[in-house]
Amino acid sequence: MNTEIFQEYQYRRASTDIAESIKKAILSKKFKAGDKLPPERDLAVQFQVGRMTIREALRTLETKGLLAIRKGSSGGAFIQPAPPHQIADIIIDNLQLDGVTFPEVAESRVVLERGIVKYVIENATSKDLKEIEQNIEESKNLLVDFSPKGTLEFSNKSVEFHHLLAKSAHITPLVVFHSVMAKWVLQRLIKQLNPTKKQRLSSNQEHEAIFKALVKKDVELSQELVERHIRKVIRGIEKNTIKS
Amino acid sequence: MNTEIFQEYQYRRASTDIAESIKKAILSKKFKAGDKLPPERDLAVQFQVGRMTIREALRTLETKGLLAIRKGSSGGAFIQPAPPHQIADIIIDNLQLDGVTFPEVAESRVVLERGIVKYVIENATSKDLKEIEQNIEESKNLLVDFSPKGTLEFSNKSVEFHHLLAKSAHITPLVVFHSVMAKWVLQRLIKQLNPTKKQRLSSNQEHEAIFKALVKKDVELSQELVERHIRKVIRGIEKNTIKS
DNA sequence: AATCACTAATTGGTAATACCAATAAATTAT
DNA sequence: ATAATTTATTGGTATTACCAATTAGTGATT
Repeated sequence: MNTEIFQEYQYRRASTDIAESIKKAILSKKFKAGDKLPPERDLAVQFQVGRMTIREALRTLETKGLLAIRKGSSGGAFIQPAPPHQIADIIIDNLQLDGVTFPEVAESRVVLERGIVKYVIENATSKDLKEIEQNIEESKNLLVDFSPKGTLEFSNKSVEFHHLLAKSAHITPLVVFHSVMAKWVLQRLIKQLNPTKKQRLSSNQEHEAIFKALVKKDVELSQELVERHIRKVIRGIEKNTIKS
Repeated sequence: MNTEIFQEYQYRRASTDIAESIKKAILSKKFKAGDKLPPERDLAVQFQVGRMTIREALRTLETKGLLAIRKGSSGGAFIQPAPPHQIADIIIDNLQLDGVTFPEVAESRVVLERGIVKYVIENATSKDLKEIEQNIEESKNLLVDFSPKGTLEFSNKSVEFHHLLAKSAHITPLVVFHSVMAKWVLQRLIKQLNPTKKQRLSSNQEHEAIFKALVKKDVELSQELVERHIRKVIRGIEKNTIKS
């Protein structure tokens, strides 16, 4: 007898089914962002299960970044995309479990940013470009501020430059992936980068050169400059990190 | 009085703290893959909390892809990286919430695969190349099998070709990101692709051309061929999908 | 009338207990 | 030996009760 016509039995948790059911409703836009699900106690009645089962379902959806759960009066489970860093962290943890190495991340970043600049040239709005230009200017004003605060701000501006670049490509997946790689690197810095005046200056000049190439819509040059810049930064970082 | 010296109070769930504590232990290799955590009841005693709190902690770690939880005798919570598709699904759902569009995914894929072939040329082992070559051969044998089974197998082989390519780059993040984009596309096919003999033939020839360029270590050509191939496939798919 | 302090109501968070259900190991019957 | 049965382990679910954070309402005070 051919038993293959029967689907193999597969044990499933009730909470998993319920989570999937709610997830489906969310992704099919039956709720809009900001909407609130009924209270746990009500959902338990609706789904005819215990409150604990509902809680586990909601908890997984929260972890997956589809819900935000808040306590208190007018709290509840809100349809609300998770902050990007939450998803980034999940990816990073898994990459870590997979034993990813620094060079792999570095090369991935080169690939992504080379791609990104191409689309920046295609898709960036004048507002995007203005923001990038402003970032460069603000960095310039911090060039000689060697106070702890100034050092930190300069670093932040440098990181922000690349984020602005990614955002201006208007290709969502590339933004997400890029932010993951950037965050991976940041999380592994052991001592604060403390670039010399000379290093700050050249970093700033490189950003400016990239910007100019973008404005000129020179794809090849932009990509080349970005790659060189990233490799340079990465070499600097490697000296300040532990091996992963 | 300067109150900024006080950290702002931040309400945290007990389950969140416990999850973080366990996560830390996992990522710092205090457990090795395959190890099993103590039973929930024991953990509840260890952490001095109720069993439900432990369960929520474990559930989030499972969702994040760090644990696999199995029922029954000799079940439990095992340290075990989640199957890649689980993480991919989380990313995909979030991209979906962000309202990502097909063209964005398509372009991202181009960026990734252009990068991938470059590293395939650098890093692929002879075993990798053999697998790719074999995939092409197997596809060739299916060229004229128009049975439902043959059609399905041919599609699978085509998908596998790109996975093999990604794997052969030996850059983990690129593999992960690529698989996400590939899966996004697959999930949105409404009717099975049913390529004609001519389409199958040209697809197979393109794969072969890419392979030859890889073997010749011609980066530029490989990238060009891959991009053309992907764009062609994507055009074909676009006719078979609903707008997202 | 405006403000502050207090109270109450809403909703998630945690605890404790009991029992169900899947799985594998141990035991027994054949 | 082998097969069937039982038992032990461990997660899954239900119920109930209460704690805790947060907001809304309420009333007193100025």
